Amino acid sequence: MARILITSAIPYINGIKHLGNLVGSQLPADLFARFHRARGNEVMFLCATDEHGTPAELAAAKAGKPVNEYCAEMHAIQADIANRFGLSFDHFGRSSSPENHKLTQHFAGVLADQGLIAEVEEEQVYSNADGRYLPDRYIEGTCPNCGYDKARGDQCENCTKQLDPTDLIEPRSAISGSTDLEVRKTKHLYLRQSNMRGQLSEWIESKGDWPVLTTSIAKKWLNDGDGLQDRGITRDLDWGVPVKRGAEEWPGMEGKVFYVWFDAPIEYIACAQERDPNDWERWWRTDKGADDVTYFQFMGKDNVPFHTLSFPATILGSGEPWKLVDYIKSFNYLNYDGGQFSTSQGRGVFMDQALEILPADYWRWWLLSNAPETSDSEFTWPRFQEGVNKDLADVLGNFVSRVTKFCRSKFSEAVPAGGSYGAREEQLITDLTARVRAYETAQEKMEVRRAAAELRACWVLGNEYLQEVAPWSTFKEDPDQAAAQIRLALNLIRVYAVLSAPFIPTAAGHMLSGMNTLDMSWPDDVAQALNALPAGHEFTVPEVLFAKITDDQREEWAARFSGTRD
RNA sequence: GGCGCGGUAGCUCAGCUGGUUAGAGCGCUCGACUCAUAAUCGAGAGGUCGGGAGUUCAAGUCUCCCCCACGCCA
Repeated sequence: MARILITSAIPYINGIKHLGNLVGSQLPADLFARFHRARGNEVMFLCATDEHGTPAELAAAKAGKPVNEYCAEMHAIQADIANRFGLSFDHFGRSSSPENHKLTQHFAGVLADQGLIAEVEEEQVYSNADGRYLPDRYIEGTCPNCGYDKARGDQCENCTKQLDPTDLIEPRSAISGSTDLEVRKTKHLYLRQSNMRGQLSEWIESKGDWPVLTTSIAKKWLNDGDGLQDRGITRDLDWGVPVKRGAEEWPGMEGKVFYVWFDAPIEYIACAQERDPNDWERWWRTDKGADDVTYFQFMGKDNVPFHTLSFPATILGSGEPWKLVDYIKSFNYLNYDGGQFSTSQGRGVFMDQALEILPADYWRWWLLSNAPETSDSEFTWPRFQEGVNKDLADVLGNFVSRVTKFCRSKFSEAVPAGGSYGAREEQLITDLTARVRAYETAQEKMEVRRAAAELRACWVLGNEYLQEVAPWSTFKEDPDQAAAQIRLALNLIRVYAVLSAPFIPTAAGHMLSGMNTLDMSWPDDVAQALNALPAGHEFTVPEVLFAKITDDQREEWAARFSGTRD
């Protein structure tokens, strides 16, 4: 039994995620986790909310709540939606947890001991009215280049010129509008990633089986310009992990917190501690049982640099025996109807809205079978309708209907006895075995679209078989023959439920309960699996598994989600 | 501007280290069936693999140049 550690990029706290976020990390990670559990492997699937930083503070202020309260509420909301989407996390943690505070401080301490932390004095803009330092992008003013009056401190959106906050004419706080700003000197910690460039480069180069997307992004950051740059890991904020050197105070760093990108990935480890303080080391410490763990990370391409460089720099730089990632599966972006999904602009379909209009399985199937693996892909309502109706309603759902209803009308709601399997049935077993093996391979390699295609091909085999042997015809001359054919077809339903569960867990559950069985054993031996339900085994005709999306619905939803949220 | 990923049938995409008549799903046309959510099954039409040059006995698959789309960064 293999031991599989899986983490999905942790979603930011300030709002409900859209379908693009979902398909880029959590959903394929869940598919992988469910598949491995179904195969009998031991899985630890972790995710959490990423809670620190300025956007969280501002969102809380906007909601009129203390930031810790706001985060607690949003965490509960995200956890609920994830649950309703069938995301089977073993634990859904919080980067603001005490465990993560302690562990983040620990890592900073050991990195400092290893000489990998530098203290750097720099200038930051302070807003007296807001009583806080302002990140560059929260400073607005007039662009010295083009005169645009809403240029941000990092870049002018009008002329795209890169700026320093001090370049702006009449700078003001984007939060309060106050012009009472001053430049203050402040000291920050930097992670000396540049010192680890050789080690990281060697490590990346050794990963020939990673997606091109993953390695190409990593190599670009390693080799571009002057090579890998050191990065600041602290900020002048209130909301975050207080800067400490292990358990000790860090002289000169009072009142500062670690920057989110530093503490967020550490939450992967802390998350396991939150789940069970006595049962996490065998997943994360190679000196305490994690040496036989294979660790997979799932994320969108925007997160690749942190997972290929920054977090590994933290792990490797610590000099301690932490489990390092073995495989990084990254995804491109899912676009929405000609443009990008956008959280800030409220553009697209968000997870809560999706569940308001259709059950999770519809979304899971379409998103996964169209996952943006090799390039960006696009969600459009006609494509969604077409894919879901054809695959789920016509090919799979209708198969279950036609088989169970035929059996009920010609025999009874029990697996019929009589007849025997012949050459055509042997052929089906051979064909299905080949497809199941191909499906397993695709799942193991995290080829998501390929896995969906192979699964669908398994469903099609059932329809082909039925069409060819035509039990509705054989029943007239040889009811025993028809009984054998339907017995096989009923068993196919159970096998389909087992195979399909990683993609569509709810519908798979309905199929199993309809077939009145708890037998979820994987069809390692297809011939044997097709005898799981013996003659006489009672079942009930399930409700229609997937109602089709009508043209009216499609148009209504397309109109409803054409603008922006709120 | 630099870099990255793409540009393959009407649509969405597969095509690993170059090798017989370039594949799938959907859509379309025709046919079969009538158990089923007007579902299913079969057959067929449809592509000078973005453009050009080159390497090779042989290129969608390698090299160079160009064009287009998208993204990232400065």
